[in-house]
Amino acid sequence: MSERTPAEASRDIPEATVARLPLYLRALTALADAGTARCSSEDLAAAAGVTSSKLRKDLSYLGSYGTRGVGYEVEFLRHQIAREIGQTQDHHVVIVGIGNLGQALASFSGFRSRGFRVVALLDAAPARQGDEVAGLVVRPFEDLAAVVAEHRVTIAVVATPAHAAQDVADALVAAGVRNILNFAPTVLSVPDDVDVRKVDLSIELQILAYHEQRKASAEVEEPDMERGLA
Amino acid sequence: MSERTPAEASRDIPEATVARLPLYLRALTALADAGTARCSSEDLAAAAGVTSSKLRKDLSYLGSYGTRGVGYEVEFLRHQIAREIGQTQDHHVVIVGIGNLGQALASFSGFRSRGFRVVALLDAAPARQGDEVAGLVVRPFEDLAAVVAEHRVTIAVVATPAHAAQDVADALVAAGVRNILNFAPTVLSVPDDVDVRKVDLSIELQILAYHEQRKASAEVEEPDMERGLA
DNA sequence: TAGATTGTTAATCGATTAACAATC
DNA sequence: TAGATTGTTAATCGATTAACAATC
Repeated sequence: MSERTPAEASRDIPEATVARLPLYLRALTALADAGTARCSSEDLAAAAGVTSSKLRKDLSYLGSYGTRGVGYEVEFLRHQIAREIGQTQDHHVVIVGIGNLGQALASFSGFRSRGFRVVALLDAAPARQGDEVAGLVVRPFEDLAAVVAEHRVTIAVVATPAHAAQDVADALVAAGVRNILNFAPTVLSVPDDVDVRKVDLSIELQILAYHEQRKASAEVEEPDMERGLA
Repeated sequence: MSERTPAEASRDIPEATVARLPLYLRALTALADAGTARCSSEDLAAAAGVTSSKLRKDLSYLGSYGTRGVGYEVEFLRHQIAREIGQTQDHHVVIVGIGNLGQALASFSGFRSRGFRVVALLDAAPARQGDEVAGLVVRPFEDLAAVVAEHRVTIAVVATPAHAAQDVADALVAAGVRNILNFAPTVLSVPDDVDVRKVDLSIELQILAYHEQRKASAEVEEPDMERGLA
């Protein structure tokens, strides 16, 4: 491992913390919008839905941006976190697979407001090409390399059927895209330097179903909490 | 804690394992479809995208369903996992908020094939009520309690704007729904016996953006991997 | 100063991993 | 039996939590 200059040191931040930083950013934005200038770790933790202990531990990886006995300046902390997670610059996104889900993602306003610009929609089906979705024309999948190069795409969203996803991923990697958000219910093989995050809707429901089953059977066994061990 | 009968013992399975069981189930289904009758932990792990060590550890929480020196019977193991996660029965789902995302979720075929039946679509906006989406008519949100009772709904999907999500969650809890999949970018407060899983599309992109930023700056610092420490 | 709240420490907990004895 | 592969153990790693010294 080579050393880093102190400026961009940003010592290794644990993955669990990285995953929560956007949550804090959102809570801070809400506080700022509400006109709050300063908050305690307790306030911010409540707004983000975590414990204050966890929040302070997370923030400690970024630096020392609060004031003991006082709290955090909302706008200042917001800016520090935004910088840390690269929110200060725009990211160009391509969506591949413009079915129901792809269309919904293309229309999703939450991306734009967080610095993500959807620059192209691609689909392999000629029937969909030429359609206009969310102000963009659906282009042939073959345009991928050109689109990536032209718009400096850094993130791709895969919303194709499972059987097409690996081929799409291979093409994305070949085109130089190293960050993929995968909605296709399949495992993608990619080189080590490519990050894949997976959103699997069925699996989320299956996890809930597992918990529901346990709750239901617990109720049958203990119809009355007062009963004790009889 | 009360004791459980051995039959439904299902000793506490770690959450991380629960989250992977659907992955194994999917991999086993694919193997069965391909006509494979038996597989090793190595085979199955590869198909599910995990290490064989992790797979065996996970399966050990369910019981001892393999044969040393031989491997696992695909169909038998598939059935055991399906039973464990409650896949053997249907779950009734209501979707609240029928915008772009809600429509896409309503049309998503992956739910149905895994035992999830979307029984109703609800939206507070009169303009959407009466629309037909994926073969269902969009009903007023006020119908919630009636729908839950009538169809024995156990899982709700919230796809409303953030500002409406907490009110929707409160109504769901009041109606007796104890499992919520939340797509609204907001923290939901619910009682302890209610499970909420969150899918946050912007946050997924933000996490990727963080990693992208680190990759990009690493390249600037080390333009040539061969250069060494100079 | 006294009261408040951060940043950090140390303990605990849960998840992952590698190795191998059990056993087909 | 010899070879293969599971199921389990023990070590390691990473994340969470509670407590409190530092300090505004």
